Amino acid sequence: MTVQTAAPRRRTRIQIEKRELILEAALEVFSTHGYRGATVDQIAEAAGMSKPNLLYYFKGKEDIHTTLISRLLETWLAPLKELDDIGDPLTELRSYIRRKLEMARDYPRESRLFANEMLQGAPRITPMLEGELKTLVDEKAEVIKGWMRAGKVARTDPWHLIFAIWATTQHYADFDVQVRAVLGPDRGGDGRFEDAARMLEQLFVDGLKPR
Amino acid sequence: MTVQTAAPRRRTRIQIEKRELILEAALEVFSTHGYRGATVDQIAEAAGMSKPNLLYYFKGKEDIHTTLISRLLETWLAPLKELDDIGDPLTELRSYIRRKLEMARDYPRESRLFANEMLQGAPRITPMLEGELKTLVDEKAEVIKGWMRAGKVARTDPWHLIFAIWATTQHYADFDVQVRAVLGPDRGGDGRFEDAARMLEQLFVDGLKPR
DNA sequence: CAAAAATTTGACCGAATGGACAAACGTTAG
DNA sequence: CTAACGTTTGTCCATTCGGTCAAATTTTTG
Repeated sequence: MTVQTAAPRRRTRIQIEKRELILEAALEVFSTHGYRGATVDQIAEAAGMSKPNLLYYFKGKEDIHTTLISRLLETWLAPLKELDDIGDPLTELRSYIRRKLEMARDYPRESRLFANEMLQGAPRITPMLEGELKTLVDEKAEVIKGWMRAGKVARTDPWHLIFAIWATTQHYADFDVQVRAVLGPDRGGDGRFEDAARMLEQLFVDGLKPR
Repeated sequence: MTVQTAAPRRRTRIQIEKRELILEAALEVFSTHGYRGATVDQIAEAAGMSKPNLLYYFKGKEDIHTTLISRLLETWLAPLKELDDIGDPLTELRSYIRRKLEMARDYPRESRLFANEMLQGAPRITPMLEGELKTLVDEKAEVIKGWMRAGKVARTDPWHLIFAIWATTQHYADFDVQVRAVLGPDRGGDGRFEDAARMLEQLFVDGLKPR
């Protein structure tokens, strides 16, 4: 006998599906127009429902955005978490770069949503940056430092090295228009990610070979 | 006798000053909130004047933004224009990186304004990207290719190399919050630019040494 | 100084936006 | 079948926003 107490309502099948649909639509809209630039009507239309219907599933615009952002961070931190102490350091770094570049290619909207938030001064996620993110980066910086002490990697600042990897890879999602415009119609096609991968792997691996 | 013909009104001293004041305020507001996120009232207040007064100097919000952006591109292209064929290639690249990093430090608002525009798909400046910018980058890519042919620089894709320099340097303006959060109160101070410069110069110079 | 030109602002307007609400419509368990 | 619950939408509202206008004030010029 399951007694339905007053407090925590259960989530319906439809609710789960529709919330997912809304978040997908919201990602599309928020990532291209930013938080203020996006309108609830736009999101509702992209999700194929009326605005009041959307507001039945989320408390409001902010609620949608918050939900999206907190999910995003999980996805975003995943590749760095995989950076492991086992295996050849330079190989490990190379595959990290490759993973990040693949994410920029396959999930550009997530990258842009994140970038938008950063540009605005991260009003909604500063705590997470100073907490989870900082902890993880500090931890991985320590791993890299170990590699340097062992003479496997050239000595340099591990934190700024991580920044450099983030910057160069996310650039292909965040500045996609610019990349395409500069490369032109010929070289700006799908091949650009392969070219970028080659260049970046060479740069980082050669640049970090111990000497 | 100067006959005042009907067409091109002259620009007053006050007009020049006030327009400058407005653009300065607009840069502040647009760069942190994006185009849609910024309001004319905000800009007017930041410029210390009433909204109608501001609209006396500019046709409207879009006009202010357009003026700002076209000025910006000039400033933005300047360092790359200086990348010259004379002198040692690696030294030349090193000082380009240093200049770009100094710009990220001294003009972060300009960088963010630009990034905002890119994230939104560059609706207002795509022509300039495909024109001026592409031409300049193609030209400099050719210079770098020359260095590679001469065996002065390791062979790699010059366009993506330029992207990598842009990405890593502008990162310190665009993702400033993140950088500070991760570095923490101790290492996130003014010294971060020096640390970044050291890391980046090492990375690019060692990564591009011919082998 | 006074007329003309330039500058400034309070008040106002229409459109867009985030959100509330009650009524209508579907679905499902007993 | 029907009552209860879940879902959907048309309509409405308060606020915000970009922009206008005429009147008031200040600056420039002859």
